Amino acid sequence: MSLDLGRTGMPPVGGLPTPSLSHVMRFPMSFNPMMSMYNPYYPAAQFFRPHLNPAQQGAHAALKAFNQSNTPTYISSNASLNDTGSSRSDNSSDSPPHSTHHHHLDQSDVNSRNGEKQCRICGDRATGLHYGIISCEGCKGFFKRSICNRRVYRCTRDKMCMMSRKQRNRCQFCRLKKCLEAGMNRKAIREDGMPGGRNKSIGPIQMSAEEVHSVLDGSVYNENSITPQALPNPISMQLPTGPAHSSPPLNFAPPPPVALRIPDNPPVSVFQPQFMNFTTTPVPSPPEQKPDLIGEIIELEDLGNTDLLKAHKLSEKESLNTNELLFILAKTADELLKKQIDWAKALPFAPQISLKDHITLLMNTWAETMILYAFTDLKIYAHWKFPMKTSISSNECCKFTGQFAELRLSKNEVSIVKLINFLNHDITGLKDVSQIEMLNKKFWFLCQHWLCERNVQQGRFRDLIRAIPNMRVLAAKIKEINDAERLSIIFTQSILRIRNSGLEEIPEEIQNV
Amino acid sequence: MSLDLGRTGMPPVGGLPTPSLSHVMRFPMSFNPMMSMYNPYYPAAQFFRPHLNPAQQGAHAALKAFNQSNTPTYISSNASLNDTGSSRSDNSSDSPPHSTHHHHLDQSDVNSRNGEKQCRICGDRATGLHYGIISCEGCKGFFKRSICNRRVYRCTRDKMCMMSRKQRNRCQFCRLKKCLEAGMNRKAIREDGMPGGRNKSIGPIQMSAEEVHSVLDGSVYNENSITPQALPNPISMQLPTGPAHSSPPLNFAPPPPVALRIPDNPPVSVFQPQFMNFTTTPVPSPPEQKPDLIGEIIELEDLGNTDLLKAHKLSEKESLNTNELLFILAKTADELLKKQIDWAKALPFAPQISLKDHITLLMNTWAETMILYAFTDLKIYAHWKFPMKTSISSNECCKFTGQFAELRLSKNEVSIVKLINFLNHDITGLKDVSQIEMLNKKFWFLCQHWLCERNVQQGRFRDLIRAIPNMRVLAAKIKEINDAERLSIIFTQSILRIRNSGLEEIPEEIQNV
DNA sequence: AGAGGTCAAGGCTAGA
DNA sequence: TCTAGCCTTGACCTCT
Repeated sequence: MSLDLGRTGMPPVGGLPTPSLSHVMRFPMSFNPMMSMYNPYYPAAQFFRPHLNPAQQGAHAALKAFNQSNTPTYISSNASLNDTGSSRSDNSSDSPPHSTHHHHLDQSDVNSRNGEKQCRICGDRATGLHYGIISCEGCKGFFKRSICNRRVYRCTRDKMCMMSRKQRNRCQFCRLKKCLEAGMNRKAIREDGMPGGRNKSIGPIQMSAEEVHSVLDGSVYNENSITPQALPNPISMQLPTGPAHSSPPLNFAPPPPVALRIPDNPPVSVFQPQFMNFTTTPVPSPPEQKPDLIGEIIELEDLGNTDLLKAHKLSEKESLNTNELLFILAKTADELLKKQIDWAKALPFAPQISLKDHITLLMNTWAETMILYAFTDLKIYAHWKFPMKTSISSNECCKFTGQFAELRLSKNEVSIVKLINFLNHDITGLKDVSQIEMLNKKFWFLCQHWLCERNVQQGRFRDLIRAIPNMRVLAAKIKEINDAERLSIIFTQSILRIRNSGLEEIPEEIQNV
Repeated sequence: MSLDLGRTGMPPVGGLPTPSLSHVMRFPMSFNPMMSMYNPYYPAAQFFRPHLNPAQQGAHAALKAFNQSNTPTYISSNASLNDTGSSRSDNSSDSPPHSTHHHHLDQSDVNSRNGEKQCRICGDRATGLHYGIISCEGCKGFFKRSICNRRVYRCTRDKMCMMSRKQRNRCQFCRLKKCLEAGMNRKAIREDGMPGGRNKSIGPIQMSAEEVHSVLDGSVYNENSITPQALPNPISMQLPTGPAHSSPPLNFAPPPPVALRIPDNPPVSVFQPQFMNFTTTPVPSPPEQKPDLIGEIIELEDLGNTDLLKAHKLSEKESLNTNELLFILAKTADELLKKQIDWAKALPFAPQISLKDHITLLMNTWAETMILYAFTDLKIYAHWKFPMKTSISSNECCKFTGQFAELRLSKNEVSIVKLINFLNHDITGLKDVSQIEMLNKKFWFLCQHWLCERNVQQGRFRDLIRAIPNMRVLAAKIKEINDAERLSIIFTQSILRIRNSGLEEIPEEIQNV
């Protein structure tokens, strides 16, 4: 179906993939089957394995279990009549290990119901540790090929494809994604290509979403790569000549002579007509901006202390009573706001804006920022339900959890969205609208360019921008409701996020806030 | 071209004008072309490594010769321009190594005068061992297609047609015959269709004349198949020719709905139009399906963890208070839903459906699925009554408990009902109704056929289908009532089911929830 | 034990 | 339609 082929992994161009959920509303959110649709639940669940301890104890423990329960019988190739040598029993043919619910790494993960070891990526029979994690021969080879050949794949669906033995070959993008998320370590691939020996102290690695993304989109190969060689212009078409590039390190295949970017959809000028008439003004001019403004702004993100709740040592307590909780929420809100103000003040163009406009912008955009923070790390908590008592319809919320979960914003991208949202010249009350508008356009372009330079997937910027209107709608609603509720909404999200990064026990009351 | 085929009397006799459903299984492969052409590290020249795998020496002496005689020069890559595989020299383009078929292996077969490896069937450049013998890509693919699709060809001449690169396509019958005589091994075709890996101890096979014949006339497919004799298709229309064939081995394409056995006399061309006429019958499309789609879908049932309540350790408690119970119910509901969502996402045709429609289907059918789950295992609980307080009349409920109890759906049948119900094109809000309708028809047919193959009682499929409308009515009612009640209805059923499958003690309060 | 390598499986998709 | 060349894959292999 050509339709399918044309579809990219990103949200359908026509708008959000969110259908009207009005009829869902009748159900308690906890039963909303929609939720998990946006939620990679399982695929993402691997993110949240308890942290493998620094000393890779997790890996060793898993390995230990692997060895202990290993059955030496390897393949009973007694092909019967029409057996073709398929070595695995049928019953294990297509059942991913983590298919239903996320759970934590423990022995049961390692051993499937029939006593075999399961690949952490696809659930197939594992053959040991490969690149740091227990995996099968298929995923091992796939990872090796993908990294060595610097492949850049594309998901034609929602980047949440299921992985199982039968399905793993349906989406290379998601397979590689899951490899990376599961902790496969690129460093275990040897530059010299020498087999054998032992990879000392190379265990699994937990990559940030951003890092994962940089591998998936190939940008990791451009920067500080082991091989300093530059890739050919990724968009340039196939070089008719063969290996024109400099020699890669041994065993690293030279990048394919054809564009990394898949000719999936025509090289659309994505930003042209349909989208906010933005580039009707042809891109101004090659941005000869000496300083990396965007990079500078992104760095601002590190200004404050990010581990807000952690800072309050919430993690040290087994449970909190309501008062403690509210206190922490209030403190956290304060700090988030303070951080936001600091950020705005530190923006490189801040001196150009009048104080009044600066404040106006800040006052009118902080809610979006909070939402952004709250929802961004929701990767696995898209299933989280808004409390039913809020005046915000769960429909709207779904839209956001879904959209943001799907976007999987990297840290850099959060900064970009935040920045573009901040420069909102539509805000009433601005003294110098044209100035803000100018800044907006400028940074719109700069951000776009910045992403391009980093080899980010085509259309990514557009997707980021598209998230903003909805974010503003939700922010407007949030501004309308009373404080307690706002607290409840925003900080339940935050808490879940924090919880994800370490907390095991959250009092149940929070979940029902 | 088709004219040629007609003239030479070669239309696949047993074959149908089968619409290729390959797109169902198609997955986005990488788009990196020519890896081997440009990449010195990944040359297709793997054939030409001095290294020989000892494990295969015994089985494949021919391979040894193949390798030994190899000239290291591979692909004078001048072949790039507009030549597709013309690296073969022209002078060998139409000179079979042996003017007539029927001869046995010897070294001279392996090497042509110009030092290339020759296909044992047609003399074309061989690309290695395929299905046990040295052969070219063309004969490899031809053999694969012929066996997988259970082709039955006819020779319009004397069954002694010459095979050469140029002539090989003139007579499919003789080509397949030569493949078999040369020793191509059907067992090297994998049942599960998984690529990669190695076939252990599957080498060439020397078939007797009778065996060769049984493949050529399709009769092999009738014997020694895993499933017993198949019944004629009960619902699909009266096949003009009699008995359908027996079921194929696992994962092989279901045989075409028309008889394989061809009367030897009639002129071949006659068949084509007849097929066309035939397909005007309700049966939507001939099930020329490489993989066993239905089997695959049924396997999806194992995706998640079924022991839901057990997982929550309900069994460890002697009794539960109401809160605990509600908690468990909620958890269970979540997991059931998750399972259902996973199921829907994992459906083999999922990639074809737009996300929006996929969600729409899911939203509109989950209730039925829950009912299905809840009632299915009610075999022994047909006497169970709905709580009287529900707004659903116990009358209606009885109808269902009764109907389902009577049906005594097997696990496989539950999958089928679920699938057919899922593909409900009557749902309003579908973007591409016709697509869903097409899928519905297709799977309606496939399911029907699948049951037939498995010797299921005549009319069984009809009975399954008949249960769906009532199920939908009940689902609609369930959607109307309030949450608590829905919980009560659905999960009391589920609990009873779980209980049935292991739990001994369920607090009585549950039964009266 | 776990790197890398092998090479026939199957898949994809032009072109006829 | 079918063909066949190119590509990816993965069970088994060797090497350290």
